Amino acid sequence: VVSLNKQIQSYGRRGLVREAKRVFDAIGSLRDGFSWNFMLIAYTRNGYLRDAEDLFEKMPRRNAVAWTAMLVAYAASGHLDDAERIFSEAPVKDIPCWNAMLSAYSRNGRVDQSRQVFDLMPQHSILSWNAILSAYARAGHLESAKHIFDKVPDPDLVSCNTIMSAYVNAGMLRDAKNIFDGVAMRDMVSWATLLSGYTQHEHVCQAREVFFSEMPEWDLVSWSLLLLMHSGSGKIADAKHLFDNFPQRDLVVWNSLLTIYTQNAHFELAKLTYQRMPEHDSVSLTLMLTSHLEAGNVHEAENIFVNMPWRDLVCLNAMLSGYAQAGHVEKAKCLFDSAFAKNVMTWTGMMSGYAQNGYLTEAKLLFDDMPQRN
RNA sequence: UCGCUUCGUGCAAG
Repeated sequence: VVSLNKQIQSYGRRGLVREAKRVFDAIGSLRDGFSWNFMLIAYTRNGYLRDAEDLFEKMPRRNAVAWTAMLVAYAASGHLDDAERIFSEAPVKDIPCWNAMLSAYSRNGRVDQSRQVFDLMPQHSILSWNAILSAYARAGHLESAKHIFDKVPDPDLVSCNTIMSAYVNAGMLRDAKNIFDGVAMRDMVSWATLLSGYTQHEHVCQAREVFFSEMPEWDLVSWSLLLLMHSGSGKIADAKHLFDNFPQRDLVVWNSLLTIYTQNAHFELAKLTYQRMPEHDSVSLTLMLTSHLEAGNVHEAENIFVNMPWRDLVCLNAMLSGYAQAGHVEKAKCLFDSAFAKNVMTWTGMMSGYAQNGYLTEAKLLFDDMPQRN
């Protein structure tokens, strides 16, 4: 059973969910707690939220690992309410579980609540420190991030990479570079963080210098960063040339090309890319939906949206704004009312939809109803 | 034998 469990784990990690399930079923009644957990994680890691929920319900026993895996799955898909519910229902909350709740808030834009969790938890591991550091980095609170970084008991490479990304997000590339230079054992994340500073802020020469002359090796992350650098300047042909010469392309690389076409309003190229790519995920669907909206094809966008196999909050927000901008305020409102979740983007999209179409009273009423206003 | 932290892709306004 132990070796079959390891097979489930291995299939899950490689994205082969059906194969994992086949092994899980084959074990039958000999299944132990590990079998259930590995199957659950195979689902959660690959975005099979519904299957994960079903399995979680059927589990004969649930330990802290299962509760935490479920919590992370909800948080990653924007279901913050469900993540909170799982956390409060979990009978045993160990440090990883607290860490997961902390990150759940930060991933969903709630830094203050991340901090509350950090202050409430019984102990801190290095992962807790890195998680709160990352929460501030993501939120753009550079001073708080620096303050935390100075208090981390034993900063590791992840801590250094995270404070670096805090500087990058704040546009302070000299400081990011200083941290980078002070790190002895850099990994590919350190290199990617530095490179992303230059590409995001369109320091083209420095980006090329790092990429072509300094990096020890290239991976999918560095390729896609370089590719996206061409989006802001609209150098479509250069981007396509790079893309054609990549040794490997994963879904993110394909989506990055689609992003460039979408952001530069090349509808036909976007459509062609979309048709040619080997698979689609929520990001691809949202990009194609956005391309259709830009081209004025509201019905095509709608078609993608209603046929989506999963719920996705970002995609819902894109559709909502699309309706609003096309003047379909009533459809936007309908989508808003029936939304499976709402975040700041959902509320903002609906409000600006009202405002742009002259419904100022409704916009104000909605503003007053908005929770977590800041 | 399992879960939690850092890097690349999508949504409003700017």
